[in-house]
Amino acid sequence: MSADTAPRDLTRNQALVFDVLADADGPLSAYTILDALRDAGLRAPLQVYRALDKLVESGMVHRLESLNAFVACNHPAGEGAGESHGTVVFAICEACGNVTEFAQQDVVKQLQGWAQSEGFEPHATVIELRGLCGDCRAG
Amino acid sequence: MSADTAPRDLTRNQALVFDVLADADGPLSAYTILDALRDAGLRAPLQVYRALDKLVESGMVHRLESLNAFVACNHPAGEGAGESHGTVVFAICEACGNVTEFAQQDVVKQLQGWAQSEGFEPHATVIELRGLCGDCRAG
DNA sequence: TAGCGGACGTTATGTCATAACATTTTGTAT
DNA sequence: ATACAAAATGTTATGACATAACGTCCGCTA
Repeated sequence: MSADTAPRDLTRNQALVFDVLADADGPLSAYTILDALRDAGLRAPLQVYRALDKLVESGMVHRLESLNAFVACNHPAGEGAGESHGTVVFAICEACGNVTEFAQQDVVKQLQGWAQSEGFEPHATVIELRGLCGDCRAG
Repeated sequence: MSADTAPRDLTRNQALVFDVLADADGPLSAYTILDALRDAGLRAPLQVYRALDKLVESGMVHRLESLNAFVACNHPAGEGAGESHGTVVFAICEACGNVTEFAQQDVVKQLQGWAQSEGFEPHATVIELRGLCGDCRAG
């Protein structure tokens, strides 16, 4: 039972990109990441996009479709090592930019139910809430 | 109880853009719409984007975030006239490009439940399934 | 050690979206 | 009718996101 999309060993560029995302306190665009890595020697968008492709593929990074931006994966994951997450939900604060990642198994089940009843075969599912986080509503 | 985001009377550009989308059999990018309207006199992306803004605002058109494209609204809506739809789900076939729009009230409720428990105030919700539609799986 | 596959580097280009400004149209209150 | 405000329009330029196409380098293994 080898890990198909496991965290694999990162290449130099992948590690650089991941570290930038992991240190950030919110989603970053590919070009913002690139700017952060000029000093490390990166010159072209493709260098970042290629790293992002692999990181997204392995589940270490998520792409936020409604933002055209990327975040390091930070799902509640206290569980075991091997099993990676499936579909998750993102709540994106439009004021502070914070992104909360969480699972909603019931939601996923509902959508899978619809898909099955329609003969639709899902390859990827995007669920993103845009709004105000609790902190920003209070502050 | 006047309609706040009612179908309003469309301006010339809005009508042109909407007609293109309504005639299309799948999502279109703003630039594809523009190309289709060159003969009608449209010259610049903004003319299309401004029309799209209004159409999306009024609910006649939806933006597909994972595609950066737009579709005419076509939800099952057999119900009454006034009440427009809330959050809907899109199933996008990656083979034929067809988009199915449907409501999943339970899903919306689940997400609202999470939001309430977290103090998150949602302004917009994106739910998009990418995959293969029944027809394409069969064919 | 030859060859293969994956990552890398670079240039150029394609695609999606908006800023800023001037002008025209439309609705409305006088 | 007329003047005003608000909305829509037209145009140029620019910004932001993403990939095509090419060649090179490196590590693996047959």
